[in-house]
Amino acid sequence: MKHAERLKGTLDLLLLSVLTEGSAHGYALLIRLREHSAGTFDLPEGTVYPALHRLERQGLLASQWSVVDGRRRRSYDVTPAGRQALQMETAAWHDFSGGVLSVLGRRDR
Amino acid sequence: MKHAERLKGTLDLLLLSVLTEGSAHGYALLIRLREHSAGTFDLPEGTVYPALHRLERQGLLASQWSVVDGRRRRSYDVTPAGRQALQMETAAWHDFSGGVLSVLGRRDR
DNA sequence: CATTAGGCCTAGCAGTACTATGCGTCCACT
DNA sequence: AGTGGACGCATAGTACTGCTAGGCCTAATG
Repeated sequence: MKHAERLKGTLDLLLLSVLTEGSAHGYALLIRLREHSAGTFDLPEGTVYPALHRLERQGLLASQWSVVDGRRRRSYDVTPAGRQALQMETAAWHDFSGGVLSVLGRRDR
Repeated sequence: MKHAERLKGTLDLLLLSVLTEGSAHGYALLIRLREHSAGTFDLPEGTVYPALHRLERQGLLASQWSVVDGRRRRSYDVTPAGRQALQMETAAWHDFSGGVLSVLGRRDR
């Protein structure tokens, strides 16, 4: 992943955001992210699953097992706390991003 | 620092960018960053100095000691390699940032 | 039968920002 | 004279987090 280090602290936001489009399992999220970002975020599974577990442990997600076509699946949903966290994280991102731009912007002027 | 984890992978870009405005020492950079970002980036010294050492080790910065008002100072300059890295990092940031926005943007529509 | 895609998981590694602390100078105020 | 604060550099240790590499299983496709 090219944005390896940059992703830290933003992955949770991305996952929460993508998951509000509708409950899904880990592998599907990974695909959604890749498509919605036009390939910018092509995350390996070893990144996504631990992140989901972390978010569930924090109470931002809830999961439940199911079996589809003979395969075990774990579906995730965003909890109310998760939605709240998403709002705060989104605001924080805009703040951060704006900060970066205002620093970078000085060079172009 | 509120953006602790988010900063990872972006700090180098910020430092390089701020340093192209003119050579400066570590403490001054820390102040420049705080002012240029309107307080968004209020970095502790323990963050800035190791980062500068890292950048110098990578050949993106060059430093030289001086003494001003009886105080030792280490002034940094961006090397040609540093300027090149800055360009690439800036492009990568825009790519990354664009990716985040296109993922987040889906919720608003 | 072998491969690919779907689907889950974990241990260990690596990178990096922060905390805490230390050292030293200079200046302003009491 | 003494105290505090700003200036200025530095490092050890910690914590967090994403990635690599590997493993396990089923179903569909060549």
